[in-house]
Amino acid sequence: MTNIRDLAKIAGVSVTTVSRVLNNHPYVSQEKKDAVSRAIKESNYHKNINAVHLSKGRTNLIGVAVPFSDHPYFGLLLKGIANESLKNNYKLVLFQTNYEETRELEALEMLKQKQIDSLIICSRICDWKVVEDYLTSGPIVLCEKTIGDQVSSTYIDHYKSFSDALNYLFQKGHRKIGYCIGRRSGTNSKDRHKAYRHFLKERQLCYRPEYVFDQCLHFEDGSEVINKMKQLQEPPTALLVTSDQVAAGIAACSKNEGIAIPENLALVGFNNEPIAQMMNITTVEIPLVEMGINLLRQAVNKAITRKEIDVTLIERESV
Amino acid sequence: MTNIRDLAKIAGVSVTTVSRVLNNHPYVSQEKKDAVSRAIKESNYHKNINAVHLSKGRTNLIGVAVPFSDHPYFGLLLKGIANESLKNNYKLVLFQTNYEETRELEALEMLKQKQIDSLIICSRICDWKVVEDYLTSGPIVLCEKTIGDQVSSTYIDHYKSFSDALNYLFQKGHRKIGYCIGRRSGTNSKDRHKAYRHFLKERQLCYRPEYVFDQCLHFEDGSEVINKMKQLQEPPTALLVTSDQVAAGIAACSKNEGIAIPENLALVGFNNEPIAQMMNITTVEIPLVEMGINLLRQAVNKAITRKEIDVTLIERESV
DNA sequence: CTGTTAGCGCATTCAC
DNA sequence: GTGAATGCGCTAACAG
Repeated sequence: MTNIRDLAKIAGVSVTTVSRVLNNHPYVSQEKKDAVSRAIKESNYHKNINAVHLSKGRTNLIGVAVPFSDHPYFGLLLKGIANESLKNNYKLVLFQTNYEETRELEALEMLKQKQIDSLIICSRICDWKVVEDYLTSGPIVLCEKTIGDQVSSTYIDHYKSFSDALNYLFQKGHRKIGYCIGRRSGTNSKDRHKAYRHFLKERQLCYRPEYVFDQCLHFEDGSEVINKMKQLQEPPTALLVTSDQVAAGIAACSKNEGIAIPENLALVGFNNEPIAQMMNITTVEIPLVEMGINLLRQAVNKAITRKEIDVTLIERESV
Repeated sequence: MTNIRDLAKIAGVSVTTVSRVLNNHPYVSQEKKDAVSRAIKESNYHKNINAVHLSKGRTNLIGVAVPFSDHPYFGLLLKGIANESLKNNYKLVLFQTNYEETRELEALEMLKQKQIDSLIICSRICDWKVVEDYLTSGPIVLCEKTIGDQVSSTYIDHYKSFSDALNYLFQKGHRKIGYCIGRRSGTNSKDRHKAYRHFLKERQLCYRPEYVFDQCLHFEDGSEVINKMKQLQEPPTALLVTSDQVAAGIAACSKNEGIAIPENLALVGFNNEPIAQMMNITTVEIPLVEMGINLLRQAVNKAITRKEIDVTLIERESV
């Protein structure tokens, strides 16, 4: 491995000059520049980027923690993050957490050890107290409504959007409304549940735990929802489904079971994933790619900011 | 930032001893060990991993290049890779290429610059000639049948599995068989096409270009296939679909169009993605998670190996 | 068992 | 415009 010192020798200049040429600094005479360039070609030289990192104290690497990499929600988020990272000359380190706290901690540790410059947590698992310990290690960016000014965040007002969707179904005449969600913990899920309880109270409807279905993440989870619904004396007439993926699964399964949509069961999905358009599912659009872009920008900037993203109800034919 | 030298001072030992304690080397007296441990706690010390990387000449980072991160095929592959990387104490750098050559080159450059120890290319874009230039930079692992002994690979015999599936449909009485694929370029796609042409020839069936549908990657691409088929005078009676995702899309769309499956259209999917089970789609199972595990292992080991993975036809109700 | 020392490869002040 | 010198934080011979 030839290094910068060898280059200097070959080109007959100093190490500093080589470094200047390498980094496109001004104030280097054309001839020396050429000499260095020639030396680089001759010797098939390549920077050892780790030395750069050590010297600079940063890596141009940003960590992204997602529970799953095979879900459209995170896929779309990643897409935005990945595209924007390209523009900013950052690379991504992927942490697939599977919702295991250990893995999220590993990501935080890498931040502390300076292997990544900042960390984007797309769906936080560990306690806020834990995250706090890492605040000084580098920027942490979250995808949830945060309090205080210690971390940047890009988020949806899930309380409001859930309330709006519930009221929309109410106006359409539904009184037995349930919802499907990925996991019950998590800031966003809790906000949604609060909205749900509050909606029921306001509308003087009673809360039925069996109307809440969790573990709804993928297409195939839809069949489980249908199974559970079949066992209910009074099944809901409408469902809010926090991922179109699952809504599509429910729709597909309903057909087999002779449940007509929307006549027997109304569905409002979330995210406006591609599948929703194809299957004509009414959905609350969340601009995930845009969110991803903003998350990456926040991870790069030192300023701590919070940005709320608006959602839009897209009416199709499942309600 | 306190460093290893500060620790040495605080603990009253040498830098080396600190390093030994840090890395769990033997032959350090308990008392010194304790002294160092105490110093570490006191000073809230954390390794700067970049210094380690520079010193060791490697990063324990493995690059993974995938075209999309939101497709079950790559999602499952990633899952295997990610889980096995954990066991081997490697982290992953994700390169989402979107099938753009530039992005794959970036990954190769990182290999050359030693920011990643090795690179797994899940679906190669750039020419083999290009890859060859990077062979000396570090292990490169591919997901395709490779020739020679310059890179490791884990692959499916796509020629054979495609032939088998075609003959299966033939035996079921089908004579007008088409297929759907993601992209036409790529070693695997070409092998499949060869198998297709060879099958037709062997069975004395004529080749109809309009029976080959490309750009079939996601669920929603299924509707486009149906659209195109509707415009055909003699549409195929059976389709080989290289992703269950797309097969499911075709099945869903068929229902709306009054096309009965398998009566009017038989479908054989690939991968045995979760959606295939739910929608009862006959499919050629590819053990993607297992493949991912093997890919990671190959990326870690210095030995160059090639491993062929067997597939299994799972008969369900779409044929 | 322990410490001294020489790198690892590059960026960056500072002086010329 | 240019270069010498120093430091980034850690590892790993080597000597004792």
